Amino acid sequence: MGNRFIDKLSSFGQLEPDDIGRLSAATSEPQSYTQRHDLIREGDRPGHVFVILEGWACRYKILPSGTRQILAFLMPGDCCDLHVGLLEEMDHCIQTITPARVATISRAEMDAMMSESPKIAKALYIAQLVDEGTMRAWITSMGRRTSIERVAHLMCELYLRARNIGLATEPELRLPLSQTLLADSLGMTAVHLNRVLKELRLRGAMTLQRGNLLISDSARLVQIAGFDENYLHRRLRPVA
Amino acid sequence: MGNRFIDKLSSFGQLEPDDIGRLSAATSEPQSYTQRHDLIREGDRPGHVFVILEGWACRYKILPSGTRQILAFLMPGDCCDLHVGLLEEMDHCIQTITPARVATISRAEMDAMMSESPKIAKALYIAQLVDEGTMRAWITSMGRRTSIERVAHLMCELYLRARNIGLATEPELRLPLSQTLLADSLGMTAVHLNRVLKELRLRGAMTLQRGNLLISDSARLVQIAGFDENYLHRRLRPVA
DNA sequence: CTACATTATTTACCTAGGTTATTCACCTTT
DNA sequence: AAAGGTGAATAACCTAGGTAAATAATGTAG
Repeated sequence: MGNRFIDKLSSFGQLEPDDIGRLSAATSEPQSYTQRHDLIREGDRPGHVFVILEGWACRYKILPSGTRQILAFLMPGDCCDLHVGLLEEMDHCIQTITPARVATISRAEMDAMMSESPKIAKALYIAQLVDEGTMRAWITSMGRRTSIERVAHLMCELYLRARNIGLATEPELRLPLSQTLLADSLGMTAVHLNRVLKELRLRGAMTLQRGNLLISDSARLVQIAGFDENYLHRRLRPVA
Repeated sequence: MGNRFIDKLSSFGQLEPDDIGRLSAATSEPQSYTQRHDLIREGDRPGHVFVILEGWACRYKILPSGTRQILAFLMPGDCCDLHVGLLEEMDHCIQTITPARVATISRAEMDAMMSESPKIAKALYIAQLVDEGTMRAWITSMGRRTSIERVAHLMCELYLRARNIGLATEPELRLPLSQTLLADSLGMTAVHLNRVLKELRLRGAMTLQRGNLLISDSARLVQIAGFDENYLHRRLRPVA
């Protein structure tokens, strides 16, 4: 079984064999967690950087009223902020969605890797810029897209991200996200998400059922979403 | 006149005199821009890091339908992503809101400063983490707060950020943001923002008029917003 | 297989906030 | 001081999406 973290970083720029060894060593002892396990909570003092090797997780916040907002979905290969260790407290929580294998990298190890290998550093920084671009895309969706556009946009994003790390080859993808979870990420209610999913099904764009996303007409889905993949930054500068 | 960039970074951790010299030199030749000037546009190849020394700016995206979503407000002392230079294309635009003085720092200069001074590097990384925390707070607002909570939350944020860099000492702040601009940042219409501002005025929490924000009852405003300033990360770890 | 729990679906109803349009209050510029 | 421009305020009306509740489908533990 491969290492999705290395796959993902490689996709941002060719790594040296040495780099791959370093990354491989740093993630060689992942922990296994059950689903719905908080890896870290708001208010906790951040220690290590988490790297998701298998399974899905999310960042989220709970509001005073008790409602939840999902801030990001983390899929295999994703990691959290490189420099969290500089903060005194987390300002949000990170929780597994499915059973997951998660490696932790200490701040010292992280710093060492990044100063010893410019290529690893560069790939990690690009990954971070993509995460930021994704947050901006989410803000844009929440602020200015209708619910159907928003749902379509998220599905485009998740599908492409998954395909970029080799998780999906077919126009189909295992998406272990309940409608409640999706609704909490899209700033809408589960009831309304259900209505929107039905509409997308009726329009022949996509189907989401039993944890499977099937994109039946990608052009239509992209068109509904007004999706522009530029924020995922897959094309790189030819030379550093 | 001081250098807000240095002030802001200092607030994240004591800098050496040398560091201050370096930062001062790097921002010694700012350019002046008129209001509503695009510093960089979506699709452009990013070159330098922008540092706002005076005036206000914003990040934004334009959707296919022509509507705009503001993604962040930049006030004096703020800068854009440290590593943008790694990307081939910008995924959003940055525009001045008021006349502004803006310094640019080349990628090489940035790298040199950060490798020569760990304290500068640390402060910059914290600043970046705060920016990310802010984006997450915006996602949360858009997704799960009502319009009045959302407006109150933004006002709390802008006021605190301004106070943190010494822009506001009174419970009053110069806020050169039109209602249209604010509405575009809050994901609502200018008409509805106007209604909400009236409501906040009637409830005695705050008044926004002629570009002046007056917080008449901060406890009430914070309570309406459900505001928790933790994401601005002002308290730091005692020792590095 | 049965009981229980979770998730998905659908309906009926309601409200927060969008839309469109008009008037007012300012600044500038001439 | 008149004319034009921009931002603010308000009103009348409407719709996207929330709320509540009931039911159906799936999954899971014993």
